[in-house]
Amino acid sequence: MAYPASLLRLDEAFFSRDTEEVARASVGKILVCGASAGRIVETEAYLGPSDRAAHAWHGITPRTRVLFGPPAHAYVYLSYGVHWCLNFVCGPEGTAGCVLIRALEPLAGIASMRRRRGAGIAVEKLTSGPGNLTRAMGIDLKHNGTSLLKGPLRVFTEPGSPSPDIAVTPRIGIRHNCDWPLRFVAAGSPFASRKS
DNA sequence: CAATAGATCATCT
DNA sequence: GATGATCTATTGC
Repeated sequence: MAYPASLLRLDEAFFSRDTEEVARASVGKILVCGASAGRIVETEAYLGPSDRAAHAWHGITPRTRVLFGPPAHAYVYLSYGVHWCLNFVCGPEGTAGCVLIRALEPLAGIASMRRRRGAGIAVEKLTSGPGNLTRAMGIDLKHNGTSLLKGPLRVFTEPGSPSPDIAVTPRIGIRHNCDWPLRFVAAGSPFASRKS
């Protein structure tokens, strides 16, 4: 198993930067949930109330409260009544920036991922797409609002690993501001939800 | 192979 | 009661 030996947990400073910067820097980082882990290969930035495509556009509601809260927390919501989607809350407390995790490269716990997604699913498809990766990792509403520093979900970096080439494209699957280039993909990764 | 309809529910109006 | 930051199956070239 190509599970990197020495990992460094990201701290709050990583997440309290500009949303766009966090989205870009998150590509290549490693998400761990229980026994499963994967390298992040695709993210999208959602900026806050000024971003019509963001949930925060509606202002503070019981659901989006965590978006406006302190950084380094997980925001999990149900999409289309079917799929859970995972976000990192970032920017200083009071801002509503967040980073949607869209695709992972499975590193560990692949057997459990298959158990949750179904046997016979190709590795490249196990965690390709925001709904797919949460199902594979077993992420749902109970992770909403948990800390990325001390909760069940953690994010690590691999010291010494080169930063990947990153392609920037418009965001996917939204109806407003579809042309804003806020999607970050590890260039050429077969694990991304679409070709770059 | 490309296009599209349907699933399904937490949250908001 | 309407609405999606989606995915999959199915239909039609």
